Parts: sequence; C-alpha cells; structure tokens
Amino acid sequence: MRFSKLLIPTLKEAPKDAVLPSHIFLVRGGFIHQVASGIYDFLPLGKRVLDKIRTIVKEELDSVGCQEVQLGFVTPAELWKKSGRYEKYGAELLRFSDRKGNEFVLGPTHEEMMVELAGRFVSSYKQLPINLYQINLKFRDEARPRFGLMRGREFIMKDGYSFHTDRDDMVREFELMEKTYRRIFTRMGLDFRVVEADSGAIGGEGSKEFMVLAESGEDTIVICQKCDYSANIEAAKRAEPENVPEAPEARLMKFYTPEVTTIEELESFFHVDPFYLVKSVAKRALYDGGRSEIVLFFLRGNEELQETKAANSIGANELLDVSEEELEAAGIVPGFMGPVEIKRDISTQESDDTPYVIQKAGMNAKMVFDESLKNASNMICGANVKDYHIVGVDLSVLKDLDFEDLVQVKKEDRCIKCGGKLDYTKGIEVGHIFQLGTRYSQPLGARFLDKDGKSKPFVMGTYGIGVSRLLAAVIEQHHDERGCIWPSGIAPFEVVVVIGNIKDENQVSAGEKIYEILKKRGVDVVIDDRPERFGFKMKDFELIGFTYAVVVGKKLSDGKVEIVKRADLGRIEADVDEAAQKVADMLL
RNA sequence: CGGGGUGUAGCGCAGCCUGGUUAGCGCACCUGGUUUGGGACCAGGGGGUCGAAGGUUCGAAUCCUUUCACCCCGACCA
Repeated sequence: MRFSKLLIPTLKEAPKDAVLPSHIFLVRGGFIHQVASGIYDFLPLGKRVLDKIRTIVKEELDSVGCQEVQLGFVTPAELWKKSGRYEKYGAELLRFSDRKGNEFVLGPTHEEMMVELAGRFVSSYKQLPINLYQINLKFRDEARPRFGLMRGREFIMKDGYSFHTDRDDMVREFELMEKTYRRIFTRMGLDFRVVEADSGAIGGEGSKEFMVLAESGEDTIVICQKCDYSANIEAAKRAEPENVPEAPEARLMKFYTPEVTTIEELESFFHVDPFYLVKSVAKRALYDGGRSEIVLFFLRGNEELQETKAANSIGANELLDVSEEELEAAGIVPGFMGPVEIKRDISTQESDDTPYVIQKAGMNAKMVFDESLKNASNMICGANVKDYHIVGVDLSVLKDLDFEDLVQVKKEDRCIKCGGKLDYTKGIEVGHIFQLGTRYSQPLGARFLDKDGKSKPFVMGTYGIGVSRLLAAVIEQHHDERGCIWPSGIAPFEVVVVIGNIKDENQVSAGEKIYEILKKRGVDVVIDDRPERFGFKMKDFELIGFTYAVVVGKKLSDGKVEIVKRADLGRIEADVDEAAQKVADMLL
C-alpha cells in the first residue's frame, strides 16, 4: 500500500475530550473517529487492526472446534420477554418498533438468539457438545460512554455459547475456553490476569474475567502478592484476620451516646477498635417486577460493604440509597440503627440489677449479616433508639440470622488461598467466561433428547471477548509519549518504508525496490511516498506505531539504509540490498 | 439520573462580560516558488446557518428564554 493514497488523517493536536493515551493516540493516529457519544467510525488503519485482532480470535477459536456464525443484530423483543431480560436489562437495551409495530431490540448480547438457534437445530445428544460464536456488532445504551473505544455504546464483541448434555462437559469446555483465551491474549502481547468474577446480570454459577493490567482500567482487581489468587473486587474473598484486636469486655446494657452516630465518633467515644462496632448500611433493594424493600446490611465497623455482593446475597437487581424519611417510616432510627433490641429479662426478679437480654430488632426491613459477625461477641451496636447504643452484645444468642459474604476486601487483607497479603490493581476487562447452566435453555425451552430418551435443557456456557475494546487495551499497555507501539501481530502494517526525500530519485527507486521485495515476501508493508519532509514522516511513523520503519535517506549515498524498531526506537544500519531480508527476519 | 463544563472553519482556540461595518488566530487544505534527517519557509487562496429555535433591539456570536449535542465527576455498567 502507498501512504500517499491511504486515508490516514493524523493529527498534531489531540481532541480536547480525549483523556486516555489509547483514546488520544487512536484518534491522533487516524485509526478512529467519533460520530456520536460512544459511537466511532473505524478508518482504514483502525479497520486493519480490528481485522487482525478478529483474525487471531477466530484462528484460536476455530482451532479448538468452535464454529463461527452471525446472528441478526436487530433481534425480536419477544425473545427477550421470554427470558425475562426485556425488563431486567433496563435502559441499556435500545428498543424500537418496525413499520408494522413489531418490537425489536438492538442486541447487547445474544444469549436468547443463540439459545433459540440451538434449540431449533440441535435435537439430539449426538450433536453435542457444540460451541457457536460470532464476532459481531453490539449495542448497549450506556449511561455514560467514555474513554474512546474503551466504553462505547456500539462495539464489536466476540460472543460464544456452548451447549452440553451435562455439567461436567460444560466445565470441561469452560476450562478449554480459559486456555484458549489465554493464548489469544498472549498472542496480542498483553499482560493480563484471569480473575474470579461476579456473574452479574447474565447469571450463572461461575465466571472468570480476563483483565489487562492498566492504570486506566475501570475495574479494581484484588491480587495476592504471594500466590496466583486474583479476583475482581466484586467477587474477592479473603481469609479471616490473623490478629484480632483486644475485645472491650462489657456487660450487656444500654448506653447513652448523644449525637454519636458515625463509626469514627463511636470509636473515639468508646475508645474501642472498630472491629467491635456493628456497622449498619441501609439500602433499598430493587427486585424483578419492580418490587422493592429496605434491607439492612450489618458488618464490622472496620469493613466496607461490597454492593455487588450485597445485591447478590438477597437476589436483588440493584441497591439504592435510602433517605432518612424512608428509614423512619420503616421504624428505623437513622444514626442508631442496629440488629437487636434490648430489654430486661422479666423472667427473673425486676430491679435495677435485673439482667438484660437481646432479641432481633423489630422493624420493617430485611436484615443480612456479614459472615465475620457469626458468633461475634463484645459488640457495640445501635439501639434503634435515638441517642443510645447497646454494649456487650453477643450475636451468637440470636437464632435464624442470615449470614452472607458482604465485605469489600481491603488492601493488606489475607489471601484466602495462601494467607499472603492482598493488594489492589486496576484492570481492563477484555474477556469474560461464564458457566451458565440451564439459566436460558430452561425458560426458553431449548431442549435435546438424551441417551435415555428423556428431554433435557442444554447445559450451557457463554464466553465473551471485547474485540474493539482490545484496540484500546493494547494501546493502554503499549505506548510511549510519541504514540502507539503495536505488537507486530496486530500492527496496521508491520513495516513502513520511509523515503526521506521524495525528490531524490535514488532514494525513491531504492525505497520502491525494498517495498516490492517485502511485499513479495508477504510482509505487511506500506511505503511512505508522500511529498513530506523527513521529520514529518518519522513523527507519523511513531504516532501510528508500525512495528518497523526502513528509512531510505541520507545514508543511501553510502549504500546504507536504517531499520528503526518502534518499540525502543533503536536503529541499525543495513546495506540497501540486504535491508528487506533483514527486516523480514526481524519480524519472525 | 444528580452535580459541573463546553458548543465559533476539518482540529485546537480567541472574540461574548461592556451588542455596532466584510467574525479572527494557529494547525490542516488548495496554487506557485524555495526547501528536504526530526511535524519547514515565502507569497497568494478556499472554507463559517457562530449548535438549534424563539425573543429583546435600529442592529445579536455577544443580552434573555427554551432546547439539543458533547465532555468531566458521581450513580449505573454481560
């Protein structure tokens, strides 16, 4: 290809709304162009990279027996209603009607469509297992698109779905996909982690995310400094703490705590470690069908609530903040919320010395306790009475408490696998694999006949890769202050032949010759034959990030050209006649 | 959805507060010339519904109202 004929609108200045390096360089390098919020055009260079990424994904998947299909981007709303996701998916689902008034959605993901397809054509266990995927456009009407290709509304995703006779076979495929994904991302030169993940709205039993490590990542990942444990913060678990602070021994009683409402205030009021305080977090939980209720989540005072875990613990779709008025209406005292009520044990003699007992607080709200509160004693908690707390609370005396994992793992917590110290890092989610089970096949009635002649729903797995997001993720990891540094497998061109001075006929003919040889050898090469000055062309080379540049310039008078490696800008000299051979070898 | 900001040439911006001829600058673009190892220089040139609608006024990019779009922080996010 000739640079002079290619549409590569490089820019000296970045668009003002670009923040991330990937966004800035993809726009400045003439790869993409924004047409609306979260919607981008791919220009020739961007399209070339996209296709190369696509090819890698396809090659690896096909090599392990997956089959590519392509489903309609516009999908009938009816299927979404059947699976129950029409309502659940919310505003992100773009809905519209055709001229006849039939309802459709733009596919944000294609479980329904693919299950429908498998259900229609796969009827026997003899056809199983089967893994179908597509690399196709998706649309999600994101509340807030940002960061260029990182979080667009329209994007390219590879979504795959596997169908099995039983769980074991599905798990086998799940593990195969993990291996295959590892190969795919390794081929793209990415530094990534496979982490335990929350299954989110898609549902299912187990899931793992593939996270490209990058400061700009939108996800927080918990990683162990000692072993290979890593998890999304939404799913991270930790071991119980090693050292427990000294307990504030106290008799069970009510304590006057005027205006003391926060954990910090309680800490200094009682001079007690927050480990022994009960933190109460009130949320309004939204469920399917618009039902909602107030839920109180209880944790130790030194912990934070992990909202995704909290929502999962009660099967809620979403948690909202609650106003003080709402709390009061439910019989809850803001600032003094607690799980228990205290009263005199009137079974014994009534006097000032009569011992107290506790019982579950009576209020119009669901209660969930974090596991770390199981059998917790010497606790201090709100009394559900204004200006009072209860000290010396032993939760083990209460029956039928609902304990769940609710806490957000902190830095320095101990690893659940090896006890090592945990730390945070940031990641870009580029892949997510799920063990789905019969979550979709069951309600959509996608069944097959098993060996025993019985009709059963498919056991499924689902596997996604953010293909267009990968362009951004690669650049986040591979750039310098001058521009993109594409790994050779996905660079828009592997080599650019730069002619230093287009008016120098010797340079032109030498450059053309090198270009022709490389082309014949099957190297992805472009020749920069533009009537621009040397510096201008080099800046473009660095901005766009071709893997190598062969510079045909001043040194040609000595019969030499230069080969510049984009990654480190290191350059070596080569004889004109050997240059093509040399750079081709370097690419291997 | 809450809070904040910005819309003037392809890109980046000035002008607006304090209304007044043909709306300006840099980059990019076109023509000619000079240049050719790190985003050149000279001369000439093209390109604008000043986001949109309505209003105030003799007169609006500028003031008022409404609206749309885009961006940032947050909420949300298979």
